[in-house]
Amino acid sequence: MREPLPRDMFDPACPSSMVPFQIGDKWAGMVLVCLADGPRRFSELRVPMYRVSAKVLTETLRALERDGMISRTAYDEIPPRVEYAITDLGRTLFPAMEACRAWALEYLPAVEQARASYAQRSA
Amino acid sequence: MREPLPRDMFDPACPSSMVPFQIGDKWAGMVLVCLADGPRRFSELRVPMYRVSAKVLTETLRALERDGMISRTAYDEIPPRVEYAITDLGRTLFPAMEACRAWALEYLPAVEQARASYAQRSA
DNA sequence: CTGTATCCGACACGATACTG
DNA sequence: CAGTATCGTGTCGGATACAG
Repeated sequence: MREPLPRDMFDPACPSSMVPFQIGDKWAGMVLVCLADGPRRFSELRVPMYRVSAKVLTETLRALERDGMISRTAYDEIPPRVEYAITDLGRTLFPAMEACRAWALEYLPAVEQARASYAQRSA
Repeated sequence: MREPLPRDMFDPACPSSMVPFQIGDKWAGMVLVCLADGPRRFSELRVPMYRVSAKVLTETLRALERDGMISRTAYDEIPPRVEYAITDLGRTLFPAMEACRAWALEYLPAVEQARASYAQRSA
């Protein structure tokens, strides 16, 4: 017997409804990976994430800081130095991220194949 | 000893770089959950996903179909009937989705707390 | 160096009307 | 019923210039 659908996929009582917004951020995962084995400076992060503008990287870092995923430490020096570090809470995301990574590794070829087949059928 | 950062987080050779786009879709996960225990019609899906317009739901379904996550079956009847079903490939996403769900369940309270603390500090 | 301010274009999305 | 077409709006994000 098939269950009826839930009435409301956006029910605030269901924490999963927040998943797309909470851990679905486009660049947050990359930042966390970059911080995995030690604090990094803003300019250090800009290198591997060169496709993201300074503005968006800043916004991403602020959001991660606000949510307790990373910490921001500004040193009173000239020139200024700021270091971002992942928090314990931030590290708790790694298992879920690893699950996503493992999925991509295993099934991306199948997805490519499905896309090719779909393009074929559409043509 | 700390590893140097990767040079390019967007390296196409790394399947993980596709994760934000492949499984980071805002509504795809909800659709798959809705299809978990049987095929559903378009209008059935609209109910729990009432915040998503027909246009966007259609786009989401098309993308999922293109990627081989769901199948679309149109019956030649009047009035028309179309059924969407999850594929075996689509089901392979569930473990990763479950990992995200479990994370949200466990750590969302900590995030809320971090947000409150951040708001406090900013005030 | 680590950002912020401003402008602007592209695109995502909803609302509405319409079709087979 | 299951969409598509069109339009208007809002947000995302890059580029550039500038500040502390």
